[in-house]
Amino acid sequence: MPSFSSNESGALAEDEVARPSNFVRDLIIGDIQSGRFAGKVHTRFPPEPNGYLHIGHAKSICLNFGLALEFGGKCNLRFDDTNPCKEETEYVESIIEDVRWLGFDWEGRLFYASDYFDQLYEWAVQLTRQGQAYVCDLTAEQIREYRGTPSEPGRESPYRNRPVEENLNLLERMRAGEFPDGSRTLRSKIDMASPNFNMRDPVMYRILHAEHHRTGNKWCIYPMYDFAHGQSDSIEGITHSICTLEFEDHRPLYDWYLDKLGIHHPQQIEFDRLNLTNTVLSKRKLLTLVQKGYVSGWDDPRMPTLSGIRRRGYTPEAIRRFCNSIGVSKTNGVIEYSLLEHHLREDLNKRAARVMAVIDPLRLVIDNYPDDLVEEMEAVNNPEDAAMGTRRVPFSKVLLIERDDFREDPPKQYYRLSPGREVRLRYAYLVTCTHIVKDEATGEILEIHCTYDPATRGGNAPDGRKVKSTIHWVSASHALDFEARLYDTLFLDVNTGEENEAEDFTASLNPNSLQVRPSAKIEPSVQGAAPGARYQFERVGYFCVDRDSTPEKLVFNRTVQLRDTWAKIEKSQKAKS
RNA sequence: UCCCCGGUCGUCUAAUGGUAGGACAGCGGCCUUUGGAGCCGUGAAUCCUGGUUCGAGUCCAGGCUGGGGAGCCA
Repeated sequence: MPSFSSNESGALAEDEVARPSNFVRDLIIGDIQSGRFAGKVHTRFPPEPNGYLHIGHAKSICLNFGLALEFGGKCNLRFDDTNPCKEETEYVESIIEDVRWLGFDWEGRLFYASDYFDQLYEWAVQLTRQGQAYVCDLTAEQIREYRGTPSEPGRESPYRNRPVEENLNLLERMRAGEFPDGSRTLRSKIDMASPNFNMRDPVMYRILHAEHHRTGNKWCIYPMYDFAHGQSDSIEGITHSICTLEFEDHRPLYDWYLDKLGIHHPQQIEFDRLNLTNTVLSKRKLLTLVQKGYVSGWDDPRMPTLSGIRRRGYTPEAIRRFCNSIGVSKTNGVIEYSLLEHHLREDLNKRAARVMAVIDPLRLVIDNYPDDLVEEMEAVNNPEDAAMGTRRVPFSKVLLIERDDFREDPPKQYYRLSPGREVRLRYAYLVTCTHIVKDEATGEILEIHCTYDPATRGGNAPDGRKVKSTIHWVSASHALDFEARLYDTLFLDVNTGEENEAEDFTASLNPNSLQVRPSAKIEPSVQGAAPGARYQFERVGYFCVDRDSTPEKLVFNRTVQLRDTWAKIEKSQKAKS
């Protein structure tokens, strides 16, 4: 049975490399043409290993690796691990796996800011020697007070004019571990009156007697991100340091360090981070969802993490195409989730094998069909791709159909089964509903009875009569049981907005983001499907085998629904009445 | 309050002083053994006010408005 599993990332298609115009790309093209950086392009993706990657990171990954690919350059993977208190190896591993799964290759250029701790320290000494850095004994709170406010300049630290030798001595002793956490910092001597807070003598090094995930206990002072990032890019020979908007105000500081140090100076370019409707893309909020148990983990299929949407059944191709389609700018916007789903369906439609599965089964008995007869009906695996072939699906007297495919009292424009109406059973026969059996007490429909027309095998009537609808089915005695996990958006609010920090963002969590259907039925051809295998359940949606699935108990995740025209009609009918 | 960056269809984005275009979403239709897919069509935008110019979404000025910024986080 053809299907495709979760491990299909690989070479990018031709058309993925040719990108639409965006301002970052334009700037790079300008640099290539002017011969800046000798016409080279070298980017990097620099995550902090303090959480799992999400779809927002995918945008940055696709941008950085994509630009390198397009212009014959390189892209590094570098972990900005300057804060030992928040970073863990678990995150490093997941990030590596996710970038690879997305389909990108850093060709062995895997680096860590912590690789540069010695160099960074030397540079700190150099700036100190140059009189451009000093050891400050102010407490964190005092530093904040001295920093001033947006409208008033800050005040200079009383330690600002310590002699160079004293600074050098103190810095060395900070490194040697003579002082407790928080007792001193190394600061840049820039301008306490700058309207840009980043230039008001920013901290370069802090004392942190903490074990680092890579350097262990070698250091008890750690560079601030601001003192590490620009230089790390410089060391790696990065030409274009692409980062998000919130670092725009930091650029003058990075420039200052690079200039005072007299080292290679990359061009920083800031772009807008991705926002998506009906979800959250902030590490803090995602962490909260995991830690407070709102989801089952970082890879819960409802999470916007790469591990989550991978488990959900999203493909790397769809994510890449999505990222390339959303554009890159400096506008703070929100992308509608439907755009992501569009690219997903477009990809899955071409590749996913079709199969028939019934999520909410309703018995259908064909009264005039022989009791013991079983026929094998031929079904196409993918109408979009003849090469995927056909399969045989068992058909018998007692079938299971989707409960939603029958209405005792059909509304206008409802073409599916109802009393007296004839419909087609996909790849099988035309059947006409004769009567139904209900539970006397509850009124629940227990069984549909039909007659079939033996002359319509395969689905066509020799007399040329047409039916308005085709429905899917499984043979009750041949179908496999499975658990269907139906997902909806994690949040009800379209815009989960980061604005109301005081407000509890979990208030708009969708209580129905996961619905489990434990007694769904599927045709036997999927027997033995491996976790990650993707299918289209005809007329229902795209599904993939979850990693919880076992030979005894199949579990499928609904990746995304098929577009549902009837649901739309029904909705507008309800809105009118 | 001070600094920085933005503002083009519902949403995202293109137009680099010269016909405001595309995608998604919406709506209408065609086709269909998936109410899927596909195809065709359609409505829909330059924040405001001035200025420069033969010509302004684009340049200038002022305003309005959104985002970011006072971590020993990144």
